[in-house]
Amino acid sequence: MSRIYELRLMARVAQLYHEKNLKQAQISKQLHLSQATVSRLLSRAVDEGIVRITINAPRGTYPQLEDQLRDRYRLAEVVVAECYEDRDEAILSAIGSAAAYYFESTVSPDEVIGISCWSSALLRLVDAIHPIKRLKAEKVIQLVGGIGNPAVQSHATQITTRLASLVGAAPVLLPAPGVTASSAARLVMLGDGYVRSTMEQFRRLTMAIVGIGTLEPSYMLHNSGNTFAADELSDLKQRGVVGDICMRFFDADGRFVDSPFDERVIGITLPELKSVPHVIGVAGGARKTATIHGALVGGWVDTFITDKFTAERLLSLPFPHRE
Amino acid sequence: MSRIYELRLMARVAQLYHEKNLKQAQISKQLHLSQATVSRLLSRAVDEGIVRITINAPRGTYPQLEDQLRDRYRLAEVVVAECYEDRDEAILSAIGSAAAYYFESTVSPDEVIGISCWSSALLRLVDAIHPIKRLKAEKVIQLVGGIGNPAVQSHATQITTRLASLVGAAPVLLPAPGVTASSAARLVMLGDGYVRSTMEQFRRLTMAIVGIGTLEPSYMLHNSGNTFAADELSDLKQRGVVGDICMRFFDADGRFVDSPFDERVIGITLPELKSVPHVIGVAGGARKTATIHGALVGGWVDTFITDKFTAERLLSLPFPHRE
DNA sequence: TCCTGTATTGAATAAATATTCAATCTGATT
DNA sequence: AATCAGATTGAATATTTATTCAATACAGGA
Repeated sequence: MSRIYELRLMARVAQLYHEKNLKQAQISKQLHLSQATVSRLLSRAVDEGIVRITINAPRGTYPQLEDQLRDRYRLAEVVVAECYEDRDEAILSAIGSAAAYYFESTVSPDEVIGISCWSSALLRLVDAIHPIKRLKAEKVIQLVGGIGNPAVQSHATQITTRLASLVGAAPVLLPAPGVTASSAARLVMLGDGYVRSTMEQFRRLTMAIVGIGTLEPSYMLHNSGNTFAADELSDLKQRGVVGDICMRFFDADGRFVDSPFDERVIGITLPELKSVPHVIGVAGGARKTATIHGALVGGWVDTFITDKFTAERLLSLPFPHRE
Repeated sequence: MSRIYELRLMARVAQLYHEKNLKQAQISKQLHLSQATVSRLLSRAVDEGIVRITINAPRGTYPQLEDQLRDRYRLAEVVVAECYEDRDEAILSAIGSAAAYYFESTVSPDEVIGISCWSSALLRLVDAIHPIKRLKAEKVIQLVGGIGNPAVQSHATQITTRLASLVGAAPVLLPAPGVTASSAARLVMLGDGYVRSTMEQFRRLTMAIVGIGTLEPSYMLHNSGNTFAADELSDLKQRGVVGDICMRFFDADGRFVDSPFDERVIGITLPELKSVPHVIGVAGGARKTATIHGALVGGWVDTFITDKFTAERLLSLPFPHRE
C-alpha cells in the first residue's frame, strides 16, 4: 500500500548516496532518518533492483574465460592475457608480461620464492619484470637442477640469480644437473651439502613459479643432450605421460607417473610442490593443450596464467568429472 | 604499458567485491594485495568506468521533477506523488497520503510539531496517517486559530487533537478564532493566558506542517463567514497577494504583504515560521500554481510535498531570478 | 651523480557502515 | 481480549572501509 513511498525513499537515498556521494550520516540528517535506516534502505534498494551495479570488462581482458577456467579446474586465480596471434612467440610474450605484472603486484616482502628454470615462459617473465619495485623478498630458490649441458645449466642459475636481484632477495641455487645419468649418480649429487641444503629449503617456500612442459614435441627436452634416451621417451609415452612440471611427469588426468626416470631427477617433487601455499603456473600454446589440461586437473598449481587462445582451447575440451 | 593489467585487476577486484560480495579483506588475501590497495583499486574502478552504478526510478516516482523543484526553489526536500487525474480530489488524496508517509517516516520522538488547520490537504494527511507508529512526539501545537464559525473552529481543534493522539503527543490548542473582527478584538483574545501560552510555544517548534492557500478562488475562505469583507479581499488583491500560509499573505514573489487584515489574525507569523527547523508545505492543484510558486520563492517552507501535475505546472513557469 | 618534487605503498588508524540487541509494534490465532 | 511469532526501529557497537602517514621509489633536471 505504502510500498510506492518506500520505493521512492530507497531511490532517493540511493541517489544521495551513489550520485551525490553523501555519507549515510549526512543523508540521515537531511532526510530525518536514522543512519541505520539509511543503511538498510540502501541494501534494500539493491535487492529491489533500484540500484544496479554493472562491471564493464575493459577491452583486452577476459573475465569470463578466467571465471570458467577457475571454475572448471578449481583454481584460486587465473589470468588470461590478451594476445593477438595464436603462435608460440606471441603467446610467450603475452603470458610472460602478464605473469610479470601478476608477480610484481603480488609478491610481498619476506616471501620465499621458488622458480623452475626449464620453461621459456618463465624466461619471458623474468625479462619482463620491472627494474625493481621496492621489495626485499627473502630468497629465490632454484627448484630443479640445470640442464645436462653445462652451458645451459648456467643459464638456469642465471634466471634464478636475475630474479633474486630483481626482487632484492638472496638467490639459492641448486648446483647440479636437473637429470643425472643414473639413480646412483643422483645419490652422489645429493651428497653435496650445498645441494642438500637448497633442497631442504623447499619446505620453506611461500610461492613457486613453474612452467608446464609437454613431453613431445618439446623444444627444451630436445636440447637437453643425453638426458633422454629415445626408448625412455617412448616408455614415458607408454605410461600415459603428457607433460611435466619441474621434470616430474603426469598423465592426461594429472596423476603423477612414476618411472625409473624419476629417480634421476634432482629437484622439487610434486608433493613438495603441492605443499607450497602459492603455486603459479605459466603456460600457453597450441601444442600444450592436453598437457596443461592434465596439469590443471592434477591440481599441481593454484594460480594459472595463460593467453586467450590457450584459454579457449582448454575450455573447448570436454570436462567429464565434477563431483 | 602495463595499464591493461591494472585495468584487469580493477575489474577482477570489482567482480569479487560487487558480484561475489566478498569483503575487501578477503579479496586482499585471495589476490595477495593489501586491503588498502583493494580499496584504492575499487575506487579507481569507479573512476575508470569499469564499475557503473545506475539507479532505476521505480514506476510512479518522479525523481527528476523532484530534483528540478529542489534545485529551482532551493528546497531541502521535495516529494512528488503519483497521481492519475489532474483534479483537486485526486490530487488531495495523492498528496495527503504521500505527506502522511513522509511524516511517519520522518518524525522522531521529542518532536514539537505545529500544524496549520486551514488546509484540506492537511486534513487528508491526518486521515492517512497510520494507526500509530511507535512514537511519542512531545507536542502537537495548533498554529492558527479556528475559523470564525464556532462549528468549524472545533474542526480545527479536532485535527490538532487527532494528530496529537496519532503520534502520542500532548495537543496544544489555540482556543481562539483565526481571524478576529478587529485588531482590538485580537488584543483581547491575546489577553487570554491559554492563548498566549500556546503562542509562546511557537518558538519551541521543531517541525511545522502547513498548507498553502490561494487568495481566490478559495473554498476555505468562502466558508469563513464574516471573516472577509468583499472590499478587504479586493484590497489584498490590489496589494498583489496571491496566497497565504497560516493566514499570512504573500505576493507572487513570495514577499510577505502587510495589511490591516494581518492585525486581526491569531496565529504564527511568517518570521516565526521561518525559524522552525523543518517546515513542510503540502499543496497541489491547478488553481494554486502561482500561489505555490510564490510560497516556494518566498522560502517559507523547506520541504514541499505535491503531485506530479502540480510539479509539472510549476516547472513550466518561467523562473527569472537565480543569483 | 645528486638533488627535488610527485607517486606508490602498507601499516596504523580514523571514519563510515552494518549488525546486534532490546524495545516495541503488528497481526494472526486462539 | 490474550498470547505469541515475526517485524521494525534506533542506539550502541562491531565490522568494514578509507585515509593518513612515513617510507621509499621514480623521473627529470642541475
